[in-house]
Amino acid sequence: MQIDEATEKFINAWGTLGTNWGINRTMAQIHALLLISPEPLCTEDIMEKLQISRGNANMNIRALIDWGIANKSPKTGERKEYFEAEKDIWAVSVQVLRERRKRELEPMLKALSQLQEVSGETEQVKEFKKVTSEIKEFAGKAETLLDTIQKADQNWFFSSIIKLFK
Amino acid sequence: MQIDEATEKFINAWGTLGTNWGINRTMAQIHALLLISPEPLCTEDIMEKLQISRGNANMNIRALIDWGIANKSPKTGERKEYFEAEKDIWAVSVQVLRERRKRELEPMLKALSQLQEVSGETEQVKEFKKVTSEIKEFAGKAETLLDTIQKADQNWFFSSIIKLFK
DNA sequence: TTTTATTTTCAAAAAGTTTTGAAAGTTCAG
DNA sequence: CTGAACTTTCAAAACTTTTTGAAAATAAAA
Repeated sequence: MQIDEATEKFINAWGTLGTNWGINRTMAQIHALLLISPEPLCTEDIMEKLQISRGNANMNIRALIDWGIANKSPKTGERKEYFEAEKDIWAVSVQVLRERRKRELEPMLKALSQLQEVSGETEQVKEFKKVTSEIKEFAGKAETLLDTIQKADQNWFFSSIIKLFK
Repeated sequence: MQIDEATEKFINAWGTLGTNWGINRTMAQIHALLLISPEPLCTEDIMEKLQISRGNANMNIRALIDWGIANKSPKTGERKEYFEAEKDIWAVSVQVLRERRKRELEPMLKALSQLQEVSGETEQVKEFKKVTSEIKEFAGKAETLLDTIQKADQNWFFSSIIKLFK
């Protein structure tokens, strides 16, 4: 297989995966392009290779930086901005988990806390309290897991898991 | 707080969380409604409580069953179908992970395998091979982790994690 | 068999999301 | 300063996904 064909397929696969992880298609495609590029790229490069508009490129590059999975990579003597991706997949995953925790788990826990003092003693109220408190407890454990993952490094984490598995 | 208000808030929070997990809004809302209901509900009940159309209700109830997080719960002597949700949040999470693995991780691994034999010795090709093989390796470890989770039960899993954490 | 209750389907409408591109904004060399 | 190079913004257009509701299909009762 030729590199151009492989590149295209990889960018598409990564784009599809991204949409399932709260990262939009273009954003994930830009990330894919940067991942496999040996050198940082500028906005023009990205626009050209992915055939997208300047606005779209700019917006999604900034979203990647915002998520902490790409950086500016200034070239001395060049005025244009160049970008590179975080290439360590473990680091990317941890960063995505961290963002999602912030955007999803935390608001959910906050909402649940506000629901603790429902008044009443009906079946309905009992079931409500039971379910919501179980979810809260579970979410707390999930937070602990995420903490562990964030503090761990890849090898330590997976080798521990594999030991558990035996 | 009154139960009706709390119910509404909970359904909305669960709906929002769902959209971030590949589960659409209505689907997650129906799940939320079933979660806190002491009794199984029928399509009419769901339509009425969530103010949605019959088609929408039917479609998403079936999607929940398809994902394995709700079931039919026949009432003897009743012709209508009643539904209940899986209420154990750990079981729900494992089931959602299992579905997502099937829908995301597996296609990605398949795509990556096809990209292994790129021809060429340029920097670009070297970088491509390096990145894709790292991703493949990582995805393999993630599969092992998912296997562990699927085979574990909640207490065993979290208590192991907490031990690791110390 | 016919009637009635219930579920399923699906084309069209509504809602939501992403993309474009031109104009406005910023920065910096001359 | 001024003007060129570059970046950002945002309203409108394109695209995607979800929802509706009426009609068709199915299943049970009479």
